[in-house]
Amino acid sequence: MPDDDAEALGELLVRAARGQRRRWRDTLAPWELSPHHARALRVVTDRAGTRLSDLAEALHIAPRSATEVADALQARGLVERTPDPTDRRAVVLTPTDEGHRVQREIAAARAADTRDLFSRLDADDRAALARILRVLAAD
Amino acid sequence: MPDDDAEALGELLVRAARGQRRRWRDTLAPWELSPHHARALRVVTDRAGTRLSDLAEALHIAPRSATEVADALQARGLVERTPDPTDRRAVVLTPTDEGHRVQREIAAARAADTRDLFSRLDADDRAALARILRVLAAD
DNA sequence: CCTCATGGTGAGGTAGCCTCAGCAAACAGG
DNA sequence: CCTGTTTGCTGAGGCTACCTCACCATGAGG
Repeated sequence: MPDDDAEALGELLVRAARGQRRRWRDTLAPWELSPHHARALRVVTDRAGTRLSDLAEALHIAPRSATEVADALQARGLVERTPDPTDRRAVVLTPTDEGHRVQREIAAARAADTRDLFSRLDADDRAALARILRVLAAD
Repeated sequence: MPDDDAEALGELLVRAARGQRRRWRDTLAPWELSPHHARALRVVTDRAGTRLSDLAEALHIAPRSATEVADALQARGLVERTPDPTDRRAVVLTPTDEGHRVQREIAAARAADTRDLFSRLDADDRAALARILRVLAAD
C-alpha cells in the first residue's frame, strides 16, 4: 500500500469524525450544554444513584473534576445532590424532572441527526462501514 | 434504517477516530510535543516565510494565540522569529535545523503508524472505506 | 477502639484558548 | 508630504477544564 493512500484514509477518518463532533455540538446548542456536560447528564440519568466517584470514572476524569461537573449541572437545575443512604460520606446525583426532560430531548435530537447522517448510505455500505470500523477500532 | 444501527455506526466512527488520535499522541510522545504544536511545526516547515498571522489562520486560532504557539516552539528551539524583509511590522517564523529534523522524523513516524493501521484492511476495503467516508465527510 | 482506607471538596496550579488595549509600521486621500 | 485609518504583533488579564495536594468526615478491619 502506498503511504499516500494511508495518509488520505487517515485524513478522511479524521474529517468524518470532526464533522460528527461538529454536528453533535450544533445539536446541543439549543440547550447550551457542552458535549461533556451532556455526556455527564446522560450518565446520571441512565442509572439512578450515580455517585460522584462513579461519574468521574464514567467520564475518565479525576474525582475532583467530577465535583465541578456536578456543580455545573446542579447550577443549571438538571441534577440534585442527595446524601447516599448507605454511606454518609458519599453524594449521589439525582436528575431533576427538568434533567430527565432535557436528557430525553437531547437523546431524540441526537438520534434524529445520526439517522440523518447515515441515511446517506445504503444498507450494504452501512454494513461494510460497520465491519471495517470494527477492524480499525480494535486495539 | 433502525435508530440503533445509526447509533452503533456513530459510536464506531467516534471510537475509530479516538483510536487514531490516541495513536497520534503516542507517536508524538518521544518528542514531547502536543498534537497542536506538531501541527504548528508542520505548518511552519511546509512553506518558508510563515507569518504569525498565517499560522493563526492555518490553526484556526486567534492571532494572539498564535503568538503563544510560536513562543512554545521557539522555547524548544524548533523555530526562530525573524523580521519580515517586506513589512517591518510582521514576524516570520523560520524553522531551525532542529525544527526541520524533528518535523522529518515526526512525519516518518506518522506515516509508518498510519500505514500500519490501514494495512489491516485489504485493498477493496480501503477503497470502500475511502468512498464511504467521503460521503460522510461531505458537508 | 484505633488505625487505615475511602468519598468529597477547598486551595491553588497549568494549558490553551479568548478579548481588549496599545504600539509601531504601512497605506490612502487630501 | 502629512494625517487618519488599517494592519501585525504582543502585554495584560480573564475563562474553562483539567490537574494535584491537603483536609475532613465516615467506614471498615485487625
